[in-house]
Amino acid sequence: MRRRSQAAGPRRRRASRRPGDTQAAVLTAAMNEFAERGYEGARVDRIAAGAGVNKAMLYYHFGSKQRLYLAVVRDMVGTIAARARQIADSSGTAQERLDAWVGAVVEEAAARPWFPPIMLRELASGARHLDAETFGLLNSVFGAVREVIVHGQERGEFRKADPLLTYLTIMPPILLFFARERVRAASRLVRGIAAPRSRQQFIEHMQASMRGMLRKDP
Amino acid sequence: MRRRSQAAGPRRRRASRRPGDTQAAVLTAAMNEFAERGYEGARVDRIAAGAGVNKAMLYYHFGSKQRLYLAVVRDMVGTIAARARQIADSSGTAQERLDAWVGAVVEEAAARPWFPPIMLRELASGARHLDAETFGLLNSVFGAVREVIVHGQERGEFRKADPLLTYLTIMPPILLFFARERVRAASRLVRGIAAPRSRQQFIEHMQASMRGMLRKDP
DNA sequence: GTCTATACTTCGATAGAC
DNA sequence: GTCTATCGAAGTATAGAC
Repeated sequence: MRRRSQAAGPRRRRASRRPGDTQAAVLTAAMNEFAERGYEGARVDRIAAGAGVNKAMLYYHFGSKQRLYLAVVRDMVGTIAARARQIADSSGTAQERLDAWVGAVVEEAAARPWFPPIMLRELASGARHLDAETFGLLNSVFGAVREVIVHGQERGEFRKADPLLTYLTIMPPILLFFARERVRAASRLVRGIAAPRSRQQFIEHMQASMRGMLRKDP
Repeated sequence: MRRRSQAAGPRRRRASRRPGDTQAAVLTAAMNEFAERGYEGARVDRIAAGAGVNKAMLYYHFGSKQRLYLAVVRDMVGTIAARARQIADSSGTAQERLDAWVGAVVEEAAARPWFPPIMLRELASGARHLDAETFGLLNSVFGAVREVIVHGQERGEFRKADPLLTYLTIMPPILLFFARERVRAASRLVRGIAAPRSRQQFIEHMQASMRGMLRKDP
């Protein structure tokens, strides 16, 4: 008979949290839950339990599951968008900035393991759970990368590849690479061929691949 | 008061279906629903309504939502795996076979619009809903592509790039490219930069990118 | 701000007549 | 094989005491 509606285990008596701590704890728990199960599969009960707070408290702070989800996604996308903007505006060759961009995304994805799964699901669902603002933020990421690619083409660094298709060739592998670690962990069946690759190995592979993809002179 | 538990609209009196028709109709409706909403977001009621069959009938034929989902995924992955095997065993240079492989996946993804979203979600969730058999089928796809890449490297056609990372650089863009059409349709906000790209344009981009990625002599 | 208890809804699944 | 009616579990959200 498992009918405990809140957190499992003996309730530890917390010294009362400082304001802001609660919201941060809920956000962290929500990121994990949404990454693990997706929006529809995520359970508010589990998020509350994971954050060590009461479910009513969660609603007091965030209003609804939907708004909590948006808070999570906006935090992720906002960070990525800011770094994209910063890199697009920096100096250096287009190639250097593209390399920096890949490094930055990999870094953020490694620091926030929930980012790749959530983004993949959101793209697979046609951005169903996003509002216009968050969607715009997402597009601004492409806008920044596009600037770098076009600039490189104008300066003769890159061949004339379609910027959107190029973006669609760079971003998805990064998302899938990090999502894949979970797939590997989910199965004991795969051996050898799916041995782990290091983050550094991956970055170097992506940078080398981009160089090849965009090099002029066939 | 919306409390019709089954199909919406006036029930058309069907001439009794021939055996097999019902299962096919349910499978098609299930593919759409799972692609649109994901496993957790999919509703058995909607699948039954979409197939024009009774929910009890659906359970009679498939037993559970889980088994219905597996039937859908196995059908997709089985097709892809068979074509991958066939291409790996065919004659031609490694480059030609890689090109053929990309063409085949694009073709299957275009013919089965539900394939990319479902695969993306499954990867994002760590293959949570798959059984061992289906998971093995999925891995055999990589196995076939890997053979082609390694063969190309041994014959000196390709540079010595990691086959797994190379696979992870080719497959994800294809999945995302087709999932992206739904994202674009979901928003009226994006103009210009996200104008549609044709399937043929995409195939050529991918093939050119692969050539660049795997070319020797920097 | 915090917590318990519960209202209200939806969903997967099945019983049982035909 | 087919259908109607419904069950029981699980889910989001809230009321109301403190």
